[in-house]
Amino acid sequence: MQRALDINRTRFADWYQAVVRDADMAETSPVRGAMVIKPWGYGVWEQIQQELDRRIKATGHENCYFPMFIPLSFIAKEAEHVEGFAKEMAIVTHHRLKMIDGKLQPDPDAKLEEPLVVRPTSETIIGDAFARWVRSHRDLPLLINQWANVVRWEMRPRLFLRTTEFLWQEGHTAHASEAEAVEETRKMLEVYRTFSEDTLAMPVIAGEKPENERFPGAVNTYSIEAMMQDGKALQAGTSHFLGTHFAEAQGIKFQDDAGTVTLCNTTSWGVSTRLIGGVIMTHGDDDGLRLPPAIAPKQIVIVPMLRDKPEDADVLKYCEDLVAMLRKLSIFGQPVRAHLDTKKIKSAEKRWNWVRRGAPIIIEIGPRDAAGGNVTYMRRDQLREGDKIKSIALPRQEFLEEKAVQLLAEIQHGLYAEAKARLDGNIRCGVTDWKGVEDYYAGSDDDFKGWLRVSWSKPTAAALDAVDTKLKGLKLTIRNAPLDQPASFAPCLFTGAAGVEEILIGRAY
RNA sequence: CGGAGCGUAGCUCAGCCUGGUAGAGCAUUAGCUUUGGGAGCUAAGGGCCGUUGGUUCGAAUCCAGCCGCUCCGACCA
Repeated sequence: MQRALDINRTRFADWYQAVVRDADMAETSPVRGAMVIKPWGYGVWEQIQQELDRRIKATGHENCYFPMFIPLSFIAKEAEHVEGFAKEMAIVTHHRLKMIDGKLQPDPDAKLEEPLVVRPTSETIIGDAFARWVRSHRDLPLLINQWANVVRWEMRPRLFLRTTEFLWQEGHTAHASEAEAVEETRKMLEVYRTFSEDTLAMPVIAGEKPENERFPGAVNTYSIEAMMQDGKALQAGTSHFLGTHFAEAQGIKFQDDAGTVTLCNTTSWGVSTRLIGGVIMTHGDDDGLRLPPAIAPKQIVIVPMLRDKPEDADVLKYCEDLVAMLRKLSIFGQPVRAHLDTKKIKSAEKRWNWVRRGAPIIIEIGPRDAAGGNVTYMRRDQLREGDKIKSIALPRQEFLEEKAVQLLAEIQHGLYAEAKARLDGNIRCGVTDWKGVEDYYAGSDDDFKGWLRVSWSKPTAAALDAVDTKLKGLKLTIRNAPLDQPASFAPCLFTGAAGVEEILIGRAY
């Protein structure tokens, strides 16, 4: 059967790259590890931003913007934070170039007294502002978010999943009490979970990260974990309870109503363009990307079947009317994003381009549709019937009044249901010994392997390192301890001691 | 930074082992035909074979350095 992509999901890593390329999402750039996000990929990001920004503001946060350069001394203030990020920082040391020996290079006379780090995250520079902004308990809670780019010098970049520079949103908050900061951390995790499921149609498991996977400087780190179509886990978002670590390092203090000076408890939380990689690997198929309507930059695309004949004019007119009528409809509280593709390329090619890009509904209008008042459409989530493309013709009025909006909602829910079934069906419980783990992950790395949900005694320090090393032997990591825990536990799979918690383990991106 | 593979037309690749004037398919351009869905035929354009050096009468082909990409490690909320 002829597919829109030349690689299928059995070669998952190659397939992923093919989708990113053929769906016009992004490409590599002259700068190693940094990507060019193309209009269709950026359009998806804009939809993600728009909806998530709404949810962040609805929970009381306000947007700010902080500098992308951070004085080196700021980073040095929190010991664990430095250690965690030291190996992946870009540093600005000069502010001028000079032609020396015919080569343009940093001017030795223009060396910065204090080097500037290109932000890998903004706790330190935002904390510096917080220290100035917070005086009284009346200034709290301080609830700030920023949309920004950050740089982490990664050794092995992959488009959207791990790039040297990426776009994200980072929330930073300061609170009067520990309880309130913990509540904030959990609240934002829940915002991420519901956003991921409702908007990205990407089911996730929310939970707490083990000690060794914590954000550098955090007391607790929570994550949402999504399962990709190869069974691997993708950490799709994180929320950190920072306790008083950063407050102490940076002097974020307030006077309470009794006049006592107290350290704030702070939090931070973020999701990035990695979410787009998650969407691709959750919903893509062998014909390319399938976008959930909620984030599709164009939800309904009309391809006029033109053939350089007089009736083309009628077809175009019919399409223009149709696109205008579609735009009057609304879905998810917004006008339907309908697009008429009038680009001067072959109609058949246009159709396949939209299939690869994952437009949820593709409408093809030929002279007979125009004359008969029909709409012929195909839905991207159910593109084929057997090997053949499935297209359905309906009277225009019926399509507009009953079908279009209903279809978009159906596609959104259908993609979620499909991914949810995959997640739920591939988390195995009941494995109680290491042999069981080895058996589950035996065989080729290319075989689909899901996750295990096992009981453990939550060891710390050296005992935790031992567990980590053991898991590493099978390329496994602890993803998180899901928030919903049972009342009683099997003995610890690793130590045999009494179990205190259930955790998810699996292979990860 | 270690291991492996790769770099030839816009794209995907063949040719390299065994050195002798640069190939295919797709895409592009033009003409004709076709037209309910990824069309056919004919013709044309397009390449200092990643880069620098070496061996040779002669290098895409053999050798070495460098650069870049992919995969596996190490690293990575």
